[in-house]
Amino acid sequence: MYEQLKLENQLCFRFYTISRLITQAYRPLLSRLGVTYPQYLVLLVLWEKDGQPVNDIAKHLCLETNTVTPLLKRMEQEGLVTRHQGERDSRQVIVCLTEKGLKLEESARDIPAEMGANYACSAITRDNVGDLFQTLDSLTETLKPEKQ
Amino acid sequence: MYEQLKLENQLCFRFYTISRLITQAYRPLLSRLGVTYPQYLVLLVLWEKDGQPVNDIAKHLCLETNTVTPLLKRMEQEGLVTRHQGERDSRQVIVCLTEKGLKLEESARDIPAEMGANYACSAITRDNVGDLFQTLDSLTETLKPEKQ
DNA sequence: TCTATTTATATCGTTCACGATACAAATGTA
DNA sequence: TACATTTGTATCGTGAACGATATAAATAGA
Repeated sequence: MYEQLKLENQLCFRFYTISRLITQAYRPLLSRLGVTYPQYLVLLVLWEKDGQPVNDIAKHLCLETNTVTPLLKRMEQEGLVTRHQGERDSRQVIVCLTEKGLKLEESARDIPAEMGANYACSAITRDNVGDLFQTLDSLTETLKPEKQ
Repeated sequence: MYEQLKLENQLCFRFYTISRLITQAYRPLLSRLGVTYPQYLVLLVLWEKDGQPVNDIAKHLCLETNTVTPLLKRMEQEGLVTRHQGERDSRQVIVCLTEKGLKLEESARDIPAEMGANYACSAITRDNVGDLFQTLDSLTETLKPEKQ
């Protein structure tokens, strides 16, 4: 048994697990909005700037369009967004929030604070969360595939 | 637009993204073994201790058996593991490595080091990776659902 | 012993992720 | 203008994740 192959020595497994546990922690909060976690991320993107093409949304979330397209279709069926052809470039599909999608922002306002309570543990505090953000962001940049 | 709902202020999104990017970075390395990332995690568990029931494997990975069962079936089809009924408790399914599964450990030996090169960025070094482990582990513990 | 409860695993349905591929619109080039 | 290439999105297939539910074996309690 190689030491470096032990689960406890894997950085990857920690991120894998935390990511899933966070999504699980979000589930009860997001059920109030009637959305999944990836759908919530799309809403965050659109609340920040409404009326974006599929590709821009995908880029913000570091996802491919073949993941985002069906996601957006489900959100369209739920009446959260509309999708219409771009005017300047008719290949584009512009995604806009519906009245319902817009209004959900109000309901989502307290979710970050409620999730913050879940993060409340010895190692992550208001003081050092900035450092953690920095570490994670540099890791993200390093891992991002080359965008030529 | 509420400040706390911006994507850049989300801890969750950082973990979500990093987890996916890490899995993507593993893909070319794991293709040499012919396994997916979750399957690789199962191998890590079994290389550490062969012949575990499904439930133990699931617990190590913080997964449910309804995720692990089909995963193991696919690995069985690939000839990496065998699944046989437990002797003490016939409800249990004991998972063992095959000769092929055992031998893969040798091929996997250098994967952690190769992945380490991907992590090589300003913010994560040999000096501070221990601190990061500690932070991530405390977060994991906090997020783990109560196991009564 | 008989029945109720718990435990270990499996099945089903839905939603993601993502590689591979398709296709039409836009752009570049001869 | 004609044709090749690029770009934006969609489709298809596979493998996770996971909630809900099912089922049989084991255990507990009356």
